[in-house]
Amino acid sequence: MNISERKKKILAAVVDEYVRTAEPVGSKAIAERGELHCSSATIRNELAELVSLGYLEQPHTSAGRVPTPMGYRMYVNELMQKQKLSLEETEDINRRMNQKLRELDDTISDVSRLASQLTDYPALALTTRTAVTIKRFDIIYVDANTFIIVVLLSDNTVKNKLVRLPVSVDQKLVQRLSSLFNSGFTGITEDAVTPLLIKSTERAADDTMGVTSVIAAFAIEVLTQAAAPSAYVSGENRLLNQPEFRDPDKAHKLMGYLSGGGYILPPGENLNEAGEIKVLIGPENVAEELKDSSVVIATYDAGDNTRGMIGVVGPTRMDYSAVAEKLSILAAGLSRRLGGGEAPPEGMHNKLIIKGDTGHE
Amino acid sequence: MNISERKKKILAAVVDEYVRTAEPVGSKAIAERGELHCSSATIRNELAELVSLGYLEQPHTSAGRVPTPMGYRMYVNELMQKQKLSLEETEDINRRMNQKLRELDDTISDVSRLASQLTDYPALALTTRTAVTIKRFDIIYVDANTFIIVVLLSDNTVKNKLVRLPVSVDQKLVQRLSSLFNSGFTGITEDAVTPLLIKSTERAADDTMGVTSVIAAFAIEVLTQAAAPSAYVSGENRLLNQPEFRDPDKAHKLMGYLSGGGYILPPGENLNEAGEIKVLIGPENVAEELKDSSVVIATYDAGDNTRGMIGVVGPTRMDYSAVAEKLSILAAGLSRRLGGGEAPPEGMHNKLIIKGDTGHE
DNA sequence: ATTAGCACTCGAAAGGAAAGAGTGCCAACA
DNA sequence: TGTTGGCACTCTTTCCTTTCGAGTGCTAAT
Repeated sequence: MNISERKKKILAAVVDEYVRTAEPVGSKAIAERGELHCSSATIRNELAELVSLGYLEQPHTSAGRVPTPMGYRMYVNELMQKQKLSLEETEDINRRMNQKLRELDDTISDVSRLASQLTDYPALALTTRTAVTIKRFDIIYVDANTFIIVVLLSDNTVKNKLVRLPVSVDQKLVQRLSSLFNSGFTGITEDAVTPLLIKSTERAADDTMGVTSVIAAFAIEVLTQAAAPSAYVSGENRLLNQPEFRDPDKAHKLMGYLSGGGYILPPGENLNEAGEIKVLIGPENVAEELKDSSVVIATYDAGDNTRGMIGVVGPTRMDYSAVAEKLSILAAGLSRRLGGGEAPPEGMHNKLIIKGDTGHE
Repeated sequence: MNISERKKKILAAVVDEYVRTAEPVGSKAIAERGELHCSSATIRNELAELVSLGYLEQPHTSAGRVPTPMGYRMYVNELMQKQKLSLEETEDINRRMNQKLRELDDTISDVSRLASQLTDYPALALTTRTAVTIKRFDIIYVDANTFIIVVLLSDNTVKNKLVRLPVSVDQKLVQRLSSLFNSGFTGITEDAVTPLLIKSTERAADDTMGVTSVIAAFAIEVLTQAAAPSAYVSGENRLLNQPEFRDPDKAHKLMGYLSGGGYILPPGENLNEAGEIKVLIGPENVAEELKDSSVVIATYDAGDNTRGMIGVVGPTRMDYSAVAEKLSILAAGLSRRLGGGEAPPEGMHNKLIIKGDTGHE
């Protein structure tokens, strides 16, 4: 579907203006911007056509125009001018990110918080870990009743647990178990941890006190937990900044959905390539609760063939280009930190490739 | 200040009714409850006196009465009938708590989430760790570029970090460092980790690659982080359920304060004894943002002479007794899990001792 | 000391008029 | 054929007025 250059300019102006003011925008307001060199009457005609084409709509007969999801889609795909953050801003973001570099889980939730701060929208971060295995298994003997299990996972995170037993355990037994687990339980996924495997380990270790099953239970817990995607939501309260969520019921519904860790991506849909940005506008979302909100998602590379996503949620009237740019920087930073070998030079970040629905239903 | 039995009953009735309906309560409504055997006119007289005593107030001349903070204080201190949860409810709470028993940090945030669910108010949890030391130091050699630092702290939490170096390191060196740190860095607090100590460890280990300082940095980070109080906030969005926060600006302000980890307790004020409940009503709070909200706080014993608190925030019109009871169960459960040796029998929980301001300014 | 009765007050809800923003359309114009 | 000014029309928003009712305070009777 091709529309004239001028219509595109007008559509872009409507979106820009509406994003800024949250009020339906009228023909006069557009004419006064001075970009189009024509009168408000001309623009009125064009607006009427944009409405009948489905890009805009009128809340009521004598109001200004508001973009439809299809209008936003067009804007995101073609019209939006990629907002370039200034060098200082980019560096500021990177600096703030650098201050947080602990363990994976922490990093992710910190970055989600950062994303929310930067964009002033609620942000969420998901890790989708696939097929995690244990790379290494250690048991540290502390005293007769206490030992620490330390597990290194294939995604290079480390999990541990302090175990205190009501009975005394021989240091030798712990050492035997440590090496048995290290050979028997590494490189396998959760479903390979069978009762049979546990039994045979127990027998091999000559364990009569049931220590083996405690350790095996931890292995299972770790593998299960690591394989499950985890979600972090930050800054739900920023939703209340948006005029479209001044209705507490509406805000509450969406916030509840978000902090419940609701699904964002359409079920079957895969994450993008790292570095790409996905935009889901209003009804393009599957979740009922998101039907009149938009979601911008950046994918990062978490190494080990794993990807995660970081995104923000806001009204359809969202500053897509600013948000996309900021998320892109954050995702690039995460990829750099978590991802595989090659570390792109600081300050660089991935190209802004925007992907999403086509907008035609 | 003594007031008649009947006034107390009437005050209690006003609070109960107002908590339930969030509407100013009139004389007729109280008369119809049937507890006081007198007419609405009599109650009107009493109400007028309660107003002039400062326990109640009128939003405007011809409205019903609403409790003042002083009224709530009287209610909490003397009138409120300790709500006894049914056995099933208590057991349900304990069961749900039992499902979460991982590491300290997780437990706390899970319990905070649980508190929010149970009470339908935003909940927060604070740990105040004091003088944490390292109890044991282990370094696990993984390969020439990689090792894992595992640290057991005096509060029985375990912290770990995976270190990847750009240079190869000798396994012998790692072993030397492991035992040096285990003897030199245990039992000391953060400020005892001096550059001198690090230097001498480095020399003793014959470390020319700077590995020592990496490990020392982790030790410092762990000690700092463990000594810093951490706060978790859950369910901010539940605030929007309360009619007094239907104004999005009000809600936003408070939610922002909460998720910013704002202080709750008056600066100098100590936590209660474990098992006690503290109630801060409206202006009794120090933070400006909390001046017309109430906070209920339960203290738990985190073992090792450390206490933490778990609390909820809501409008002054809060169901104090139900909230206090639920928090009490949660705090007791936490004490049982985290606290020192003796484990009180399941299902039991600490007495409900309520403490707080006296309400006289 | 308690109660019934009644006039009074004040806010919330409902109705209605006026204002204003923006449109749609027509006729004139380049 | 595309553009423009003009103007009547529509529909919301805002403000004002009115009405309604809950609840009070006071007084007089018990």
